[in-house]
Amino acid sequence: MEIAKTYHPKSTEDKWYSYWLKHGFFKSVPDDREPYTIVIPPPNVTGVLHMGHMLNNTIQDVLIRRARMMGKNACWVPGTDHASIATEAKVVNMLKEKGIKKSDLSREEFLKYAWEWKEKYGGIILEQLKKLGASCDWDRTSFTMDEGLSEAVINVFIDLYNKGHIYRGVRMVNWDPQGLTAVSDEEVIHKEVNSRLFYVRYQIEGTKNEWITIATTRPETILGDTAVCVHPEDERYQHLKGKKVIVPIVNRTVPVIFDSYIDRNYGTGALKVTPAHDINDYNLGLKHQLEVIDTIGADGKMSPAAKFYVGEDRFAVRKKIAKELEELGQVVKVEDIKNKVGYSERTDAVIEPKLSMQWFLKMDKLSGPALENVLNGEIRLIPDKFINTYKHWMENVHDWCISRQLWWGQRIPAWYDEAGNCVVAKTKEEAIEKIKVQSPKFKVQDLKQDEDVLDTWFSSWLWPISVFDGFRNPNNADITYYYPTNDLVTAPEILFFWVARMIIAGYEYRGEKPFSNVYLTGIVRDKLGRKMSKSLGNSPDPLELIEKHGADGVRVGMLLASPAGNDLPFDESLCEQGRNFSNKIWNAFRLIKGWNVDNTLSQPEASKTAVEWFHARFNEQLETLNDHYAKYRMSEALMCTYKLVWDDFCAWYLEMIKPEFVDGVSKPIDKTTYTATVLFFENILKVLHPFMPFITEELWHLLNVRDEKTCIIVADWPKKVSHNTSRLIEFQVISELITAIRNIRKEKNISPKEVLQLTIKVESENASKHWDSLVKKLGNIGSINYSRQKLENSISFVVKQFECFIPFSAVIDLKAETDRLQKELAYNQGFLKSVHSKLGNERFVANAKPEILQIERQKQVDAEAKIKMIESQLIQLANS
RNA sequence: GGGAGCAUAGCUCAGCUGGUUUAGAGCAUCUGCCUUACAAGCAGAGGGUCCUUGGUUCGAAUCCAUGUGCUCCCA
Repeated sequence: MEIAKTYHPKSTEDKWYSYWLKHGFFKSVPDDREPYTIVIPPPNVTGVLHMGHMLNNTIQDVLIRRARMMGKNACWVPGTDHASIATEAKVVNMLKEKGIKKSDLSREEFLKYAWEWKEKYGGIILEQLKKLGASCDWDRTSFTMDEGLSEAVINVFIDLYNKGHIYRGVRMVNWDPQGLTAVSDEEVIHKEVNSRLFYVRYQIEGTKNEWITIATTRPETILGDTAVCVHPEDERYQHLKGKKVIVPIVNRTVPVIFDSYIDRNYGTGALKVTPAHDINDYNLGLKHQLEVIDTIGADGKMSPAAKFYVGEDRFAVRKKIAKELEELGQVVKVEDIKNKVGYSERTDAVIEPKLSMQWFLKMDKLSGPALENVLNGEIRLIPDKFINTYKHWMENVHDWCISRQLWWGQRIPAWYDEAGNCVVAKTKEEAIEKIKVQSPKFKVQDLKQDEDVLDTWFSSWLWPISVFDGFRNPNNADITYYYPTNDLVTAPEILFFWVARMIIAGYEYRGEKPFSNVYLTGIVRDKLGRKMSKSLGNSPDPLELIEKHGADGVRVGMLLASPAGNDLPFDESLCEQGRNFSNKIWNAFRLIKGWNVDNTLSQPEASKTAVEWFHARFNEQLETLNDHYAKYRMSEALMCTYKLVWDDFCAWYLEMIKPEFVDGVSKPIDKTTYTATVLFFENILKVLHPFMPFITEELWHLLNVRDEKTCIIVADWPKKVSHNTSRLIEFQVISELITAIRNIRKEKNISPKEVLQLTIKVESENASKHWDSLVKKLGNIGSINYSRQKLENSISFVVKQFECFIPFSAVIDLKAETDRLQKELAYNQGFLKSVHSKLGNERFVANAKPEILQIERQKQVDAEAKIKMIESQLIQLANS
């Protein structure tokens, strides 16, 4: 069979993915094995795969595949969330293109369109994950608006309401005038922008020409001013105690209030107070019992309460009012400044602080166990540097605004009568029963349900429980088996509004954590350090990357530079490196597969040594690799595997055992070595599998004929077996020796094909010859002599404590050789000096631990010996 | 304004409770090779004021303080 010279991922990826699906390898049902569970952070149903998903899901797949190979019952639950704001926006746009206005539709009609949209496009991102190789149990795919999950949301709302954790209240919320909804603090992005700071003077009431100057970036809010505030200790304004001022344009008389909240150095130290349109002003208003005038409507236009410019947009009005104030002579000066303005994460509209009636969840009591169990290590954050941030947030937690002025989502189960009485109940019927008790005179047929839906996070915080139907059916087999889940892989950005809340829900509803470890990935950035985003257009299309470099190559590329919690400066060359690695593995396979096995051949000495060494090396590295996994050091686990495969297996081991070529034909290989090598290669494939599932499955089957269920995806993870560790230490010397020989060939321009003779100076002539055959093979050495004498007329070099000689066979460059030795001498002398200075220090000798002292003494002896050797070589060179 | 984190080779990062060398890896760079698995490769090489300045210590990339620069979170 002809094997292609390079690896072509395309021909294998789809084949194996459908094979795995067909044989149900991703499926999990409870049994008596230990479970290993991950719930996917549900991507937005509107989403398409971006680099962040790629990183995140690659890590989850690596973890789940390794757990599966470790013999655990691995279950990765996939799904999507309904993303109320984003989805509703998509549907509204789609309708707009069809010429339909949302306002012309009933709620039911709109939802019908929304569900149609979801059915059509909602699965795209999950299909894309399959291309990446994600081994999710697709039969368990969940959606936050599935019947069971929705019911859980409603039941939890009612339960928390009954427990007194949910209340309705007027609050200053972050209003998105474009999305026409309140958004949470976490969904507001503060950006630095260029603004103009207007200094506007207000006349003091009852004076002809006395003024106070305030500074504002939002002159349009002047219409809603109900006070001017100054610092109680500000010398400039002491005379204004008890006075009133006149707000320009509206000519309203408002009090001057005094509060130490004021920053005396900002602007003029006098602040206009607009309680309806600024959170700080609102709080001042509460404290000083100020009137609240809501001058900006839900759509961002001036409301009738503003009296002026009614119906005009807030930004247009800003310009007009600035002009009008100018004309009135009220503007003292205008400064260009930079300030931070909040934008909606979803619509990018400027957030308008707005008073409105919303539903809130009290967080103070509920969050207790969630804080405690992260601090005491019951739930681990990886890396743990995020504990500080988590702690800070949980200790200063705000109540959670859970209502959204949308239709797409779970409708709030609250019902109102005409008088505005409110009851919370699952159905209208239950609500009627309740309200009869509350206000007996009421006509029940007029009961209206709350128009708003719940925040999407109010669904996804229940995810680790609701995907296993743990609310409706709290003792079912799935939830008892899979919960608590093991690892959660997510981005630090949603540590609070998702992770923390899941922990809260976990303790509230299961009395137990939802997961044991939270692995926080970095943010994928471009070369310039900018976050990859659709709006910047700086994100490569993940599917194109897969097309170009193969899914395995992209997975390797993503993981190469992503230690936990660190940002990942993504560069396509990383995927190229991954692709090259695939090719390397492919070619190692080609080499092995190309050999003819001769059963009559006995195993050469060199191969025997090689097999023993690689066996030891593999087991040593396996232990390191397992340790990296245990510490969630994914990049390092990959790099460890990468070097084991490329350096140890391909560059060293295969070269050691490779049969000779004679007359253009490879000689056959002996059976013992071949069998050992195939086993090694299988183990190599196994440790590679979590990172590179496709190529490993392909080679697994090309290497041997297997029955249809014997796949690498379910193969056993290699177990560590005992090995000869002293061979590993010896090999360090041997590899250095071989490198030194190659170096000499290179420096002296000696062809690799020319056979050299090697002499090693030893104390005793019966030194171990264990490695001789290997050194001969890899160094192309004819014979190795062990001698107590130096070899005259030779090139000499030092490897560890051994002095080695190769007879002159060609003209050598005396000067270059002298320079090289001088350099080495200088290094060793410098080194010896540093050792001497330690040992010469009485206090070091007195204070250092004995083993440290021993090491330093050994260093001294070694360095002195080495210096002596080099010096004598230099003398010899000078004389020749 | 408050809090947190980071700073080590051109880039991305290791370097754990101070002492295993005068600090490592991958990529990139440079030199030489198309040597029958692989040029998506092989064999080598160069490259560091461990951000600054102090301090603790016999000994500091590592601990402490200060300054500088960057990032994130909260307001």
